[in-house]
Amino acid sequence: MSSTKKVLIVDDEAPIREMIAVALEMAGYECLEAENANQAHALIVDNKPDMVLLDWMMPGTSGVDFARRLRKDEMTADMPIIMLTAKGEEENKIKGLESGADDFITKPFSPRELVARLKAVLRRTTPKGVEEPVSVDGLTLDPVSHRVSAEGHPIELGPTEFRLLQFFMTHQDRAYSRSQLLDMVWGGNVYVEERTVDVHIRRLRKALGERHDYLVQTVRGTGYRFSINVA
Amino acid sequence: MSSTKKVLIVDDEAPIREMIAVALEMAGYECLEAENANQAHALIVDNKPDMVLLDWMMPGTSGVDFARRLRKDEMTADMPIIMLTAKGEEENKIKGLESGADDFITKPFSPRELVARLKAVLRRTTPKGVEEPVSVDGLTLDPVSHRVSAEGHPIELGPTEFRLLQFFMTHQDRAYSRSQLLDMVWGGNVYVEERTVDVHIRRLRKALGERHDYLVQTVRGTGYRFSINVA
DNA sequence: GGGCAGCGTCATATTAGTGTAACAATATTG
DNA sequence: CAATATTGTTACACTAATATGACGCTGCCC
Repeated sequence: MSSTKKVLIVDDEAPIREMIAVALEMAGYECLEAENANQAHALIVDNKPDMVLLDWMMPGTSGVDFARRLRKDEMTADMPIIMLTAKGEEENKIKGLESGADDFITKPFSPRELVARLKAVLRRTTPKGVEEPVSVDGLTLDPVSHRVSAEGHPIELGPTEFRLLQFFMTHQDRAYSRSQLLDMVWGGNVYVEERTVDVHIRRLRKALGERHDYLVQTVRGTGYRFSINVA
Repeated sequence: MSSTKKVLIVDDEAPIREMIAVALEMAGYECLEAENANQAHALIVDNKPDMVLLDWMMPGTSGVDFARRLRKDEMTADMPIIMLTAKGEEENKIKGLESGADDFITKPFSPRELVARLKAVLRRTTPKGVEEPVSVDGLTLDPVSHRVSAEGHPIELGPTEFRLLQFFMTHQDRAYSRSQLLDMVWGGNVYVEERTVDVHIRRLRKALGERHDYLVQTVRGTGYRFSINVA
């Protein structure tokens, strides 16, 4: 769900791109690079990044023009944009915001500042999913308070079991293979033994107790299923 | 706390913004300006104004939509909003109020009228959330006197711990990530190490003492939660 | 300028949670 | 029923996450 975010860096100077890319990758983002507007556009169409870092000054189509262009196209209209500008160009800040940038960073900037602002922008543009509590046969999971309870009594779960249960409760009556569960609950590119799923299933069942462990069902030869119906 | 209030002016026409800003500054308010919803949102996140003056008509996201959006997001849900509308659009007044605006002013208006209504709205909204003492299990926080006490005995807190506790007490039973806490308690674009939150949590717990430190709960893999319920 | 208070960061200690392997149990197949 | 495939269970080493204590820096008030 909270898979790694892709960030497109658009700057005509390769070293700068590289520096930014390193900083972002260390912070767990995936980076794409483009050195001009055309290239950038191609990458956007192909990869649909979650965010664009755009240099203000660029030969050819300038950052501002490009931002405006992105805003016009419906497909990219709501893509978050952060503008990079050199010190002393601050008067342009206004123009930058006018062109639709979501934030504005003045070079030179520390990697930390960059990451912080990027996070902030992503947070405020990514609509947070409505997180309603789910409830099945006296078993309740509340994503907001991050709590699980059976008939009011709290249940202790580790983070992974919590995510596993949350996934199950929101995807009931359907059998998932171990590798599907690894994808959905553990997240994409992690390498873990498939049998690890079994262990967490075990832990989840144990935590649920006799009262509710019937909900987590084995589908022999396939994987597991969460369902209120017994067989 | 009764320091100068910050007012965000959102209108697409610069001269109007300017006029309003001058009027408000003369009346002792601090002004921020934005000409569209995106910009406004950015400024709100970063600066946490005490009030938003919102133009009804705006290219892109209209004032009404924006107001609705503000109301939805928990962080901005109780931010006072005054809608500005041109004469003749009065039929929309109802829609405006429905969208969650606290008041409604018809252009053209005198600066004096503006300030008066703004004051009125602030007077009736401010005490609502922020100025009432909150109390949980013998622990009391009074925003007005800026004091915290446990069963009557005063508790010493640094400013940051105070804000942290205040935030927690007004947002109970909900797990917050470190970065959310940084946003909410520290404020927008300050960039501090996420682990710093841990340290302040520690300080807060220490200050609360054995009697109350159970209220500040660790949610492993996620962040922290303030709740009277133990698990 | 000295002393203090509060803050943010780091280094280290502590603890909780994870993944794996090994073995047990149970189903499936012919 | 034996042989085999699949899942359950447990123990344990290892990692990742959090707690804690200490330190240096900054701004402020004498």
